[in-house]
Amino acid sequence: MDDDIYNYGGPKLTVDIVTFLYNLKTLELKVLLIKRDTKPFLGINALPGGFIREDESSFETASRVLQEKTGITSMYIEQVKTFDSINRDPRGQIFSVAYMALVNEEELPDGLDARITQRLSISEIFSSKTKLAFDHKEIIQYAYNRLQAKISYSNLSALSLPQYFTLPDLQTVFEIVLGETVDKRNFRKKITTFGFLKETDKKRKGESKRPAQLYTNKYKKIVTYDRLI
Amino acid sequence: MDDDIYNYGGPKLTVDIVTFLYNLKTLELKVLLIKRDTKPFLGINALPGGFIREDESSFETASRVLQEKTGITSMYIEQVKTFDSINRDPRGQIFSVAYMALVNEEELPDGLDARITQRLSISEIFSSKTKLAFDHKEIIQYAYNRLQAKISYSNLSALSLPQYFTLPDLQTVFEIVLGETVDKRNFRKKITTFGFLKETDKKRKGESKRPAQLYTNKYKKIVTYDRLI
DNA sequence: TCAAAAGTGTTCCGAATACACCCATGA
DNA sequence: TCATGGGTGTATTCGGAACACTTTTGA
Repeated sequence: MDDDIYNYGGPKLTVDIVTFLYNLKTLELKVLLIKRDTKPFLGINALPGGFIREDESSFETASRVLQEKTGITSMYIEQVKTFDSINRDPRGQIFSVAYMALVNEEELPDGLDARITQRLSISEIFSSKTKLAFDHKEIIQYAYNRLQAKISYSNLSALSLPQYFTLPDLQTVFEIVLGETVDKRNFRKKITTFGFLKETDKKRKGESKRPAQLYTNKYKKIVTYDRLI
Repeated sequence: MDDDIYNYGGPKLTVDIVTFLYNLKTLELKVLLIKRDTKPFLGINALPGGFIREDESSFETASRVLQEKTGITSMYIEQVKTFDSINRDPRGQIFSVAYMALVNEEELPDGLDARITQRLSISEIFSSKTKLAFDHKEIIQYAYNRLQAKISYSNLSALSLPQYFTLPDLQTVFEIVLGETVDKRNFRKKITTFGFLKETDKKRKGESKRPAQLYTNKYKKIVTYDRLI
């Protein structure tokens, strides 16, 4: 028997987005945070997020909030998990549907307000010195584990790059996310067997080295291989 | 900037539970459903579920609802995903945090009311003739995929069995969930390397065949190996 | 003594890993 | 012509898959 919908006193729902930013030049992996300007956790870094509005799905909230707060429109945004510990929010029973995105830092829109948007490296975030609002450190840890697992059997790495990209760049995305170097030949063998790469007849020019072949995605959304989830 | 918490007009939250029932004798895999006694979808089969109450986490709701509606207390209940399509519920913006459980049908409590609790086999459920309420068929499909993936790299099979169980029974749980037979020797090699099994000095007696060694779990909750998720 | 299921090792194959040299470009 | 990173193939190793016989019990 369902409880009466009109007497709903249940949880309120927010969305929080873990935006992983990689930098192909500095080889850093960071997470985008916003310094809170309201209580609770005033002045503390938190994941960008917001309440789900009427007639909005959580995915729409995630896309909207990411756009409004950071200007980012990411090709890859995916639901991670719903966090619902009773004491996660001092204001009461507020649950959070966590999403994650992977974004090339050099593609970030200009004019991000550095006073409010912070970028902390993964190691800073997991340092015991770093304090984050709510259970956001736990959310980031969970999303990071998922990201590392999923990049190896999906095309999400390619979704985060510009339309035309090189295999060395794609490999660097892997290395940044996994936190370790990978063998060039083995990487190319594996990534090409997945079949989401389309070779173009273009090459990257203008650097004093051999020009790299440009590739593009066959698919505009996430595709997974072998494993589920 | 967060929206004002006091003007919250966002979604209401329910929990729905996909209870997978396996039967070691008939080798069937079924899902427990309840015939709805209220609108919408009056008289149609649906997953057991209910609204999240005040001061309740979604996990607590899942455990409570499963107990209240079916009498089941499962060792293994896990969050799967939050379903939030805008039109999934005709009453409005009602999201569902989906959970799944795996239960030995022979361990079900007596006195389940057959007039309201239904048990449909996986093949019946995915038949195009079968109608389920809301988006519950989609939820079951998603959970089933997750279950099949996760049983292979976790101890969830053992959690669903009684305290003392045999390797042939454990293997049968695998075969029912995966929908295919597996090789006995390879199965034993793999499952013992995980290290969650503890051999006891007891044997199952009373059948006219060689008695099987009884094992028990080292861990009382889910443990995963290798892969994340 | 028979039926029925429990228990046990080895070979084979394919996928993942390790590894080193030549190539194309702009400076 | 040199420095820089791009591009390519093979041998090895390891884990997963295939496979058949002996053992123990109650009837």
